[in-house]
Amino acid sequence: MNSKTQYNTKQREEIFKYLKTVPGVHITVADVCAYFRSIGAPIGQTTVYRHLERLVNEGVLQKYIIDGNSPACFEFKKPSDEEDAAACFHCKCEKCGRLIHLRCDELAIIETHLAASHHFTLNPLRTVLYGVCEDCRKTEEAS
Amino acid sequence: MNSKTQYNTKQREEIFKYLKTVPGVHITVADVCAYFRSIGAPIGQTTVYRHLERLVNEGVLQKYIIDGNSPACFEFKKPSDEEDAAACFHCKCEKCGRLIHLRCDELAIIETHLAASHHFTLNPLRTVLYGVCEDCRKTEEAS
DNA sequence: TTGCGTGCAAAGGTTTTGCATGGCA
DNA sequence: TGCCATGCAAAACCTTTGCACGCAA
Repeated sequence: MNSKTQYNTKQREEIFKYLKTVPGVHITVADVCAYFRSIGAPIGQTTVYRHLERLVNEGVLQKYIIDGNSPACFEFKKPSDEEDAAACFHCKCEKCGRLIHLRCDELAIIETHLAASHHFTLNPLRTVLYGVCEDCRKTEEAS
Repeated sequence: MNSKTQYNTKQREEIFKYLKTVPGVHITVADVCAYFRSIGAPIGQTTVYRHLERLVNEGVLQKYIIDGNSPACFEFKKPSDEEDAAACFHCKCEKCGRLIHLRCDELAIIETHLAASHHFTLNPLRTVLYGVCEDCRKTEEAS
């Protein structure tokens, strides 16, 4: 799949190094650009887009599309996450916009069920569950 | 909630009437515009956007954001769908892009589980499950 | 007559593409 | 030297907003 040769450029290395410092955190292309600008070594946004896309294809990075208008979120996957990935889900609160990590084996059941009964191979890494978080639900009830 | 007065305009009625002819089908704003253009009675896209948004708020229409770059999908909800809505999920194939309806009570379990164990109120109407459909998986295996 | 509805045009925001330049191997 | 990488600028794309005009009640 990766038949194309690829050089080890400074930018590629720097981006990768930065991502490793923020595992499990959701960042956007703009965040990455802002970081490198802040340390006085700006990287063009086109380059950032291209590298993040490549890293997603390489399976090192996970991409989440939260909603149509806001920018896409990326998240660095630690190697140790590999086995837990199937049981890790993301929940997005429609009220406050918070993105919640959910580590739950029970949820893995639906993956099995989808495969067995519906012949659909779920990709939990790409899937975002929408709903309302605890805090917002309380606020809602209070009003 | 709907304190604002609203007129019964020709466009509003026509859009609503059209949507009722395609229940359970995923359509985009562009689709709606194209349809009315094709029958020689074009409706401005701004108007379509506004009406679809209103219908979503009224609970008549369901909006799905499939991925960041492609346009949002809308789907007309038949009144009879109301009770089934909680058990209706959408699956998006990452390979062929197909959007699949899934009517399954088993899946409703995760809704209960999320609420009970994680205090997260799932919105199944907004949630899209990503993965690979049967046909594409077969093709993958064959190669 | 009042004020919402309409739709053209333009803006807004994210992502992609064109292209000349730069840097790795 | 050859070829990929870079990054500025501009395009492409979906969606929202401004505004003047139209139309329902």
